[in-house]
Amino acid sequence: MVDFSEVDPDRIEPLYEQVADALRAAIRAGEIRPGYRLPSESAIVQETGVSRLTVRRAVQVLVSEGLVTVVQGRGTFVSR
Amino acid sequence: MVDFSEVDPDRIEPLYEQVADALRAAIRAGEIRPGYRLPSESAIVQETGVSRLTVRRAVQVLVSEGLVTVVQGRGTFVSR
DNA sequence: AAATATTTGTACGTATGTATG
DNA sequence: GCATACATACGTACAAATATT
Repeated sequence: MVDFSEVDPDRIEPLYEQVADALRAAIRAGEIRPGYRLPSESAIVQETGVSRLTVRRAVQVLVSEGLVTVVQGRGTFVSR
Repeated sequence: MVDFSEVDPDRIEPLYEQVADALRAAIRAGEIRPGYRLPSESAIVQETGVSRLTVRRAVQVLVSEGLVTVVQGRGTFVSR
């Protein structure tokens, strides 16, 4: 679903921004539609190799943009 | 300046909120005026006994409220 | 000008708690 | 009860920007 292939610690952009970019791109491309769940934090950790802290910071960016909503115990969802 | 005496891990409120509350109270009381610096992160760590991560989360809360502005290498300042 | 200190920024790991399925 | 998923919180290390000596 989400293409994390460009996430690379050797790039100058902070990792949390790179992860946020990948998630944002997937949402904008309609790969994850409004109301649907993003991959879980631990899934993103596994797919990207970054830490959970970094994933959470990336998600926070999307929350502040109003793109997603986080629900404890359930997941992170694309805003309608 | 800032009264952190009520910051206590045994209270139910998350520590980062407790720290944010103390900073917000000091600002609202005029103990730190607009344009002036808050205590540094490490100073708050020493005064409260919480981790720097927790201090930074507290500051983020105030940033999101528009109460303070953070400048790398300089400090955190009360918004004018 | 240069080195050092201070302060915030990024990022890792680990542990435990809370809410939901 | 158990598994999954997010929440809080500790520690550590190094980088980047700024201020000081």
